[in-house]
Amino acid sequence: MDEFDTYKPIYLQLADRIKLLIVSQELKAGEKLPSIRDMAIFYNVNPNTIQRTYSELEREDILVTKRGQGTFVTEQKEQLADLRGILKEEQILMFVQEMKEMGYNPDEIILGLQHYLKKGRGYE
Amino acid sequence: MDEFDTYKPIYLQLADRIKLLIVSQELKAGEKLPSIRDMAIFYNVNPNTIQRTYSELEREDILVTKRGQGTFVTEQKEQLADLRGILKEEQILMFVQEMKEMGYNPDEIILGLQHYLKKGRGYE
Amino acid sequence: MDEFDTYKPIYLQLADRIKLLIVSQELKAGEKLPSIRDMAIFYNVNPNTIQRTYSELEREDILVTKRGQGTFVTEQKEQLADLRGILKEEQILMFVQEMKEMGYNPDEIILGLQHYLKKGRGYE
Amino acid sequence: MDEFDTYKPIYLQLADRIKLLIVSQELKAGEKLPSIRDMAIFYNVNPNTIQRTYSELEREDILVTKRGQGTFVTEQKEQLADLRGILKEEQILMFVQEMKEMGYNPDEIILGLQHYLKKGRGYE
DNA sequence: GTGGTCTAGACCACA
DNA sequence: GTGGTCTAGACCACG
Repeated sequence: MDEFDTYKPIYLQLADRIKLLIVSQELKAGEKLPSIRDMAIFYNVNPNTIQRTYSELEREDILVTKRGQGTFVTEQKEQLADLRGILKEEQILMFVQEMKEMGYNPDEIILGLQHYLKKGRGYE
Repeated sequence: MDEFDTYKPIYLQLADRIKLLIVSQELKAGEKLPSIRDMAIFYNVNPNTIQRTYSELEREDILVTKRGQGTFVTEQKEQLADLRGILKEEQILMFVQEMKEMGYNPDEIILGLQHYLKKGRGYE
Repeated sequence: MDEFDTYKPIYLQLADRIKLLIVSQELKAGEKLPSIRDMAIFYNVNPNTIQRTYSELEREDILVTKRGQGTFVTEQKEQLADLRGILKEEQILMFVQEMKEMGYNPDEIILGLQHYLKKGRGYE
Repeated sequence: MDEFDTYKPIYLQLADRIKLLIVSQELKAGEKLPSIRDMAIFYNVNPNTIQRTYSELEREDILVTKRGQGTFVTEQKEQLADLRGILKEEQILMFVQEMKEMGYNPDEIILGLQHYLKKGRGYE
């Protein structure tokens, strides 16, 4: 693992990846995450960067840390249940806003999207 | 003019606005843009920021600078004709990619979007 | 036993509990405490943590360790007699100091506290 | 400036000080704070530590940062108006909780506090 | 000049 | 072993 975009801080990109792992059930409620140091080695990144990622996710009530034991996915399943929905809402919100700024109206947006998806692109 | 979002550099937000002016034909091919200085005053922004905006748009072949005369919208109409379409494609591409990563399939994406737009949010 | 706050080290929370047991006479002067091992099992905690708790209370002359025999509440009753009063004084001192730094005067402090306690919060 | 307690991270102690400056009106709404580097020199601390302080306060909507311009006290006066009250509530909450754990009832708490304040201690 | 991010490496408290 | 904090120093984007 070595590749990150430049448009967004690494620690937030990692946070996004972890959110996706949780949403896709590859990380389940209560499960332990790799230690900061292991994570840092795996992603070839400084431990402080992982630390920031974990802190951010803890601030969002997605992870919890237990002193001296490690970092875990929260056990509060409502938090996680919402996560998928929240991420989706955020994406849609951003998308609609940009399209709106470009002067597209709702019907045009949906049509454009349908046209795109029907071509099968993006879902090979 | 004084309000900018914080999530995106001001110079790019200004670039977006200029693109929109072009797409909506308020700025036509070959037309002269205000000087950096005037722009800076109008948007209440540092001239360096406008400078960056113009550079960015030049890099995208949307503007051209003629030394001693000012900055103009390109005369190469093909560049402009496609602009709206290109911007739209980019947005859709990014959106679909993100949704796909979160495990949504095409139908779910369209449904989610319709649900969102029907509620009227984002288009008050 | 499994629940601890996260804002304060577990070993100090345990020390507080033991102090309370002494103040409330559930542990009397000279009485023997459970072994570190038993305590650790009872509280479902690492033995090192109990070790620290006992050390801390020894440092405060509340417990004494007799080699080979175990850990006991001190027999010096003056130490214990004052305990409740000392703890209270410490709390009040800290509280008043913080409120003072925030610019509250004595009357405001008492009023604020009364207002809070009358609402019944904190004493459900 | 060189002295910090050890019981609490420096960056949070600095955050507390800044909150007090705001509550006591020594820092007013919209006012610019010293740059991270200047602050770091003044408190004889690493710039990263100040950075954390500012980030934390921004997360609490007390400070805002303007790209390339600096860090400012928020102009949203409601946020600041609440601040004094919030800090007070927090202090009272902590205090009452500790006293409660020690077995004091509301009347005893108020009496103890009054006794303490009447002696004039803490308000020389 | 401003804040934001990142690395390298250290030390500490906690379990 | 774990996470949390801090320093030192670097580079970058932004205005």
